[in-house]
Amino acid sequence: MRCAIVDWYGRSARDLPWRGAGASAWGVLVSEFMLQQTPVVRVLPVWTEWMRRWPTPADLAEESRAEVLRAWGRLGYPRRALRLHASAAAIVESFGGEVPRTYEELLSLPGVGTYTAAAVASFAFGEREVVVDTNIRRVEARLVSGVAQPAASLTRAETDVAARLVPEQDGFGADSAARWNIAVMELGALVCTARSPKCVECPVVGDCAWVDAGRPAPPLDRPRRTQAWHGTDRQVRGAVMAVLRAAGGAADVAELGSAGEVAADRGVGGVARSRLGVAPTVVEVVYEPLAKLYALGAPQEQLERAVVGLVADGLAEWDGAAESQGTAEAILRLPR
DNA sequence: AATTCGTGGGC
DNA sequence: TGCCCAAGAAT
Repeated sequence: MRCAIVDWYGRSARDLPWRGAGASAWGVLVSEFMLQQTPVVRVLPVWTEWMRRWPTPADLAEESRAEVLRAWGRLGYPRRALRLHASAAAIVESFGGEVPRTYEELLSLPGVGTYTAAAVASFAFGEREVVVDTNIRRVEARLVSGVAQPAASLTRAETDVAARLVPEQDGFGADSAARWNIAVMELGALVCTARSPKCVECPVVGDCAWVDAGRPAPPLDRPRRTQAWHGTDRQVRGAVMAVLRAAGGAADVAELGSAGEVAADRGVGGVARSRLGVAPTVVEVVYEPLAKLYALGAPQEQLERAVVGLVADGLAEWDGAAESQGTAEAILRLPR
């Protein structure tokens, strides 16, 4: 059964630039950051340009956060870009500029959790690690457990199943564990998909507990996993970040002005002003176009919350250079 | 354990 | 159109 999946991978795997002998461990790590909750097709062009600009961790570590966030573009979850940047700095600081090899060392990096640590150890270094991502969870839920979907959150039982399936090193050829991990993941991505699985193309359809059971449907009453989007703070954060990315390099008043113009053209941007009091910072955001666009009940408060959140997360910062007499107009920009 | 955090394509 | 989903991590 495992051989059938590995053989299928040999025939059917996508040719992705972060796979294979040509890819560096850094390239693998970058790809894993970008692929967190983001589809491959959207990652490809950004990864390529990223590796051209910053071919080593040291190259990225020397870059400004603002430029890193711009290069991240519209991949989503921009905090991942900051964490990748911080990981690059940690790799330089603690590991001599080389991506560490072990699961524990990788796990110590910011933005690297259990999945990414195992994935990089496995895919970049060939270590025998138990990789469990959303694809692998779904494949094994069907193949082994006979249910349409895995549990809402990763369970011990799932990890045990995955661990049992990972072959010993050289169990069926060199790098057996890594090949198994990537093969199951690819099977989930291309064949054993969340919606409309292509069982007719599946190399192990004859061994599948879910197929044997007649492909039972998932429970109907499963809770919503996706947050509403329209009109949320999150949507506003995204709109503000888009404005800030569109701004030029280091922010000064002139550049913010250009950002405001760009935003006005699109109908979604604007100039944010803050009133910096003694403490805590009270941010008054003035932005009528955004309010009208989203037709929000309390748009100004919402924009204020979004901006404060972005600053708290290090995705934006205030330039208080114009501050005087306890009150100032400040410029919001990407962080240095 | 449940939430929060972007974005865009497919159905 | 609205909803679901995509190589998760941090809290």
